[in-house]
Amino acid sequence: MTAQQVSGQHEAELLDEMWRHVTPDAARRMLIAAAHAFADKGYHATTTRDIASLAGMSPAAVYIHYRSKEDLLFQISKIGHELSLSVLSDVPGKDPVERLSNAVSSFARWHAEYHTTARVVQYELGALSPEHHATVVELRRGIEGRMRSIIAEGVEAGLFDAPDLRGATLAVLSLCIDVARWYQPTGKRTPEQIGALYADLVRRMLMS
Amino acid sequence: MTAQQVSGQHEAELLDEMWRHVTPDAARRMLIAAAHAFADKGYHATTTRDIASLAGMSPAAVYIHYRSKEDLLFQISKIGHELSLSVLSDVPGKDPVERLSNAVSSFARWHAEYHTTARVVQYELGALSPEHHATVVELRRGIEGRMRSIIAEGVEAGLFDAPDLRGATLAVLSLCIDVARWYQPTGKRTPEQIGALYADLVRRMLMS
DNA sequence: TTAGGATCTAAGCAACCGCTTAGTATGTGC
DNA sequence: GCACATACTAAGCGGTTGCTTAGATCCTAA
Repeated sequence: MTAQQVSGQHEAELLDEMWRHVTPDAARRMLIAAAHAFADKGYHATTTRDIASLAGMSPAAVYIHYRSKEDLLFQISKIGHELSLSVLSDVPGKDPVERLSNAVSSFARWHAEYHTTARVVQYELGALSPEHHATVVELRRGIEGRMRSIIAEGVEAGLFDAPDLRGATLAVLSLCIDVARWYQPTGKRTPEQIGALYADLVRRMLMS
Repeated sequence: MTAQQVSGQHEAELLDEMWRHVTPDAARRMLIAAAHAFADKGYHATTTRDIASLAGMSPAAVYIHYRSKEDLLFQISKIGHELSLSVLSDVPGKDPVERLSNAVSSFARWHAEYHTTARVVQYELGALSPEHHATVVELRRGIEGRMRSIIAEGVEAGLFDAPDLRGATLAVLSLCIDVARWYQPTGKRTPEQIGALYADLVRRMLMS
């Protein structure tokens, strides 16, 4: 077994872990298949036949567990947003500097490790129905709010220098999110290393 | 005329300016229509009928000037990459610090001002044919190389502290490119302000 | 044993896709 | 006036799309 195969297996395990509470089994397999296909080719370029075929089932089987192709996208987007939001909850750290480092490190690492889901989450928002889009936008507001409050703590403590708080928050989130675009499992940087590198860059970017 | 209409007209003028050397007139109108549609809905969700309709012509007229829908995407992607590459050419500045600030400021501002084209350039790479994709990847290598050499100059001069040169380059480019994803013309930050904010953040991120 | 729900497939429908064909208008050189 | 290239449109072709229908199979409980 090559290193790349090990890496591939590791990712498959991560995905299984990620969607573990989706039941029944066939529904979970279809979500995983859809997430891979959407990330690989984009939502609109993926057919329901692609998804069914990846999940090892007939095209009609999709509609036993999901209302529509868009419903599949919404489930992936919703769960994905909730997971990436949970990464920014109760971030440990004895002071704002440590808390920001941990937040950035975890958030950037998440976008590398779960880059497949993260790509769907970040780049297929526009394909959601207006109602589903609104649900997801609300989750995104939560993500921005949590990162902003971590930075704000540091500013109030006089540790960070960020005259434009919202601008700085935007830049930090943007930096982490964009990891999903360029990250490749075959690249030389591991998700942990990316998290460490980014935590350091952001610390220097904001510390006074 | 409202502020938003002025802004809209300003953007339309920028686009006309951007594609000014595309002839004949109908071919240029179609490129502009395609760029807007691709940025708005994505390449695969855009039909050739959408493009023709936006350009005020019949569906068949697309094929007078372009081989295929993918050819339209390639022209947009190629010209877009060349323009964003030219932004990083001959960056002025009396020292590496000033040069980096100018490079980041210009590059980030470009991704805000031309966010329509930039989105196509950044998010529809995968829809290109293998040959066209290779052409564009070559241009992207040039972009990365120019930013890296600017940072490297500062490191060699002892002004920047970047133990991981390629990692730092990746982060800086990533930060600027992601502006195209979140930028909204109706937002409160102008492209110039974003450029200034980002130049400052990156300077602090890299200076020793 | 068997009724009944849940889960799946084979087949196919209406709509839409990228692109082509055949033919029409327009302008230009001679 | 006429031949001819360019630029366009109306119509439509073969193939694909998301999704539905009708029916087969399986599991479970009485």
